[in-house]
Parts: sequence; C-alpha cells; structure tokens
Amino acid sequence: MKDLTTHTTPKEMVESRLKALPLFSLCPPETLQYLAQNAVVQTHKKGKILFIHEDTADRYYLISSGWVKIFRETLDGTQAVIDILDAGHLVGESAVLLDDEYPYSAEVVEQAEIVSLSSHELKVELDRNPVLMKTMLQIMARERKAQTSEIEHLSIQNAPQRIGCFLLRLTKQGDEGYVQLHLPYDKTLIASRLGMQPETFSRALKKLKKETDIEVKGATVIIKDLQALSDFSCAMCSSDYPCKDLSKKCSSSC
Amino acid sequence: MKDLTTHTTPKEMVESRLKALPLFSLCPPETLQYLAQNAVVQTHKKGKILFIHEDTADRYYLISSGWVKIFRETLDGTQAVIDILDAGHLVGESAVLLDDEYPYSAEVVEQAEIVSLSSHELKVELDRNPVLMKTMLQIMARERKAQTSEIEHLSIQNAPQRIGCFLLRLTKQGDEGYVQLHLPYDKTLIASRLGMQPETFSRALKKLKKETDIEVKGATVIIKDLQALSDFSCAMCSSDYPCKDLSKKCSSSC
DNA sequence: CGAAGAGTTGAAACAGGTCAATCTACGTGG
DNA sequence: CCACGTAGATTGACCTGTTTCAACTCTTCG
Repeated sequence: MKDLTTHTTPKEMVESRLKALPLFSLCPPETLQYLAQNAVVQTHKKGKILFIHEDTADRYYLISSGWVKIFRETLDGTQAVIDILDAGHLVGESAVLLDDEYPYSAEVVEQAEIVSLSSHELKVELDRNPVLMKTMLQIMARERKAQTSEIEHLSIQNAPQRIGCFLLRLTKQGDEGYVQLHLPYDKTLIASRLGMQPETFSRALKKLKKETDIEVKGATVIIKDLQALSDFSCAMCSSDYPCKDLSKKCSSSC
Repeated sequence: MKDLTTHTTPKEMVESRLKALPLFSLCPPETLQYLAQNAVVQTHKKGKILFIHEDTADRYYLISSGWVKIFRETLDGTQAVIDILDAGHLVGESAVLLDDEYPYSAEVVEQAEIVSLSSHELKVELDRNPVLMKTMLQIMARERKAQTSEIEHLSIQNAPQRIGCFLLRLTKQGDEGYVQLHLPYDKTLIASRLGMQPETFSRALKKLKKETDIEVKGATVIIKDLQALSDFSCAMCSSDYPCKDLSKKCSSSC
C-alpha cells in the first residue's frame, strides 16, 4: 500500500501532459506553467487511496498511466462505483467549484503514475480566464449528460445488456462486423463498475455469449457480429446508436 | 393535451421570476431584460410534452408553477425518469452548452405555468458575462454531485430505503422528531421517480411503515420519529446526514 | 350515478444476490 | 523447472427483492 517512488517533477513533462487535456488545450504556456507550479509526479501501487469523500480538496490529480476507481462508500463498507478512469483523465477537479470537499473517493486499482496538482492555482486561473471557465463548463455539461445516461442504464438495462453496452464502448469508432478487443481491467472491477456482483457478471456474460455471437477467452473478447450485439444491448437504451453520447474519452473527465 | 391559455408576456413578471433564480440573481436589470426579450408565458395541462430527447434546443424553460417530469425513453416505450421538477427550476438550459440538442425529454405532469425563453440570448450572455458563467459552472457542479448521489442511491439502496430518503428530502431543514408532510405528486409518479413499479412502491411503503414510525393517509405522511427514519434510510448512503448534499432546491436545476 | 384513474393486494415468475466450493492462471521461491 | 500460494474467475444451491399480471377497491370528477 506504499508508494513506489516519489521523484519531484520534470516541469516540462507535466506541462505537456496538461496541454494535451481538452480542458487546458487552449491555454498558453505561461498559464500551464502557473497551474503546474506545485505539481508532483508519483507512482502508486494498486490499493493506494488518493483521497476520500468529504476530505478537504486542496489537490486534484491527472492520471498519466494506470487506472483509478471513483466511488462512494457507506458506513458498513458497501461501495457504489461511480466510474473507473485511465490515462488522460482528471480526478477531483470539480471540487474546486464547490465547497472544497471531494464529492467521492478515489483509489488506484492498477499501478498508476499520477500527477498531483494544487487546487489553488486552478481556482485562481478559472476566475481570471473566461476561456478556461467556458471550456470547463462545456466539459461539465458533457459529463452531466454522460451521468444521465448512466442513470438510465442502471434503471432499465439488465445485467447482460449492461455488459454488452460496456463492450460496445470499448470498440473504436468505425469498427464493424468482426471486432477483437481486450478487457481493460479485472472482471471483478468491471462488475462493480456496472453495479453488479462478480458472480452475476460471470453468469450474465455467459448469457450474452449465447444471445449474441461473442467469444470470450480470459480478458480477450471477440465480437463476431457488432450489429447483433448492439441490437441486443441497445434495445433498452434511449440513444439510437451504440451509446454515441458516451464517447469514451468524454464519459467522465475529459 | 392542448394548451389552456397563451397570453403573451408581462415582461416585469418574467424578469422578476428570473431574478429570483440562483443562476440569475447576480444579474443587473438590463441583463434580465435582454434574456427575457423573447419570453412567452404559457399554461399547460398534464401530459403536455415540452420537448423530446435530441430535439434542437432553441428554447429553455422556467417552471412558475406545477410539476415537470424529466425522462428518457427507449424505442419500446420503457422510460427512465431522471427527475421531477417544480416551481423555480430551469429545464433544458444545459443544452446551451452542448451540441444544442436536449439531453432528455420533458413533460408536464401537474398543470403548470411555464416561461419559455430563447436559448440564443442565454448563449450570448454567457459568453460576455464571466460572473454568469461562473454561477452556471457552480450550479452544474452541484447538480453533478446530486446526480452522483442519485447513482449511489439507485445502486445500493433498496425500495423502502429509497422511499424513506425521498420523504426525508421533503422535510424542511431544522425539522426534528414529529413531522407532518404532504406528498407533492401522485404515488405512481414518485414510484417512477425512484425507479420502481407502483406495486413495489405500495408494498415498500407498507414495509417502511412497519420498520420506522410513520403513518400514511392518502397523500399525507406523518413521521413520528425523524431520527428512526433517517437511521433506517441513510444506513445505505455514503452521506452522514440525511442526504444533506441533495438540498432540495439544488438537487436538480437551481 | 357511473366511468376512469389511482392505489392496493395476491400469486407466480424472475433477476440478482449470497454463500460456499472449486477451478484457473500466474508469479514466487525453492 | 517445478511446486506452491494467492487472487481472480466460475459454478451450484439457495434466498430475497422486485416485477408482472390480474383482480379488486377507493377516490374523484363530470
């Protein structure tokens, strides 16, 4: 549960990482430099908690590699997984706008390199930079829309359909017919991400195999007929296309 | 399904309504006047559809009285209710920031007076008014947090707990011990709002009566022991208090 | 008074959850 | 290189919560 390394930061690397984010892509170099002035790069092992729900939000995080689970937890330890994010996503940045408390907990679930940044500079910069503010507003609006879809999925799709929908979101735009893909993290984790137990996931996947033409070997999934899969999964979804409004990179924190 | 009346707008009334919203409270009179220049006030009966998912979002709406259901719907007619809003809420304003399509459908479910406003002016004003933009950003962040709670509730609370949580959100801050309240709309509608069938609602309410000390007569609910109700309902919730982060007026569209 | 809609109740079906046992893959250390 | 231990994954048996369908009651409103 301890950090592997803690080397203080190669500034240029951090700034170029920030520049690559939709949120900061329009910012000039000086701004990036300002935002990154208190940045720290750390490598964390699986299990590392970045912060917990209602902690004071003095920092926000950029995932360089690995996976981070966003969740909430009741007193008795039951947890609701909100999302699971990978490289290129920001975590905890929305707290800057609220009461300075994180609205959820965050835990590393696959060894990750994380850039930790100070919330203060972001707060200041947002206030003096309307362009940045507008970008942030658009990103939040998109996230909100994605969350609305999430609520829809949870309430009307059954387990096999939710898995099918998850698989579809792993395909690349333009894919059709025969597709081979690789599950990005543990099946247990996918299960919690989709709001079901590991056992249910296993059984639902089996049912999905029977209903649509897919093959599963370990973490490799072969979709033989993309259309059949989307017919099955998206029947219980308001969006016409395979969840187009949940385009991968924007589903959570662009 | 037709409108009752369509009298064009008493400008001052509209502007004072706008002024009362958290989103516009900081705006000077000129701004309100600008935003309201194409406003229309209409009274709609139950069943009136304001707009549907993926329609072009050229207008947004302010509820003056009545209730409006926000939902999404699959091809076969199954619907997922996202929220149900009353007086003082905006509907469809978030589309201004996105691709100009409504992210959901909206239907009047209790006779309502609605102020319809043109999206264009809001779009223009947001771009030249950083204060308004910041307010909007904060409101969106709060809504996002509320939606995160919604996802948590759907995934880990059972039917009686969801009802209990709903009742708690109807209480006023400062209430304690003995509280009497009135269900704001049909039980069937509450059921769909909470993601369950009317029959399930009825049975779950019965169970809730047994577990905590509440009495139900028609639309009137008497909570004899607020603490007991929140102990029961909030056990499966990450928030310490009775859902404090879902403060009524901000749960959806301040 | 009667029709229509809302609400409740019962019986049966079903989806998922829980618990326990087993199986598999993989990295470690002998 | 093999044996072992561990964590992930699967399976079966059973249980619980929710849905579905159908019947019935209650309220409301013309």
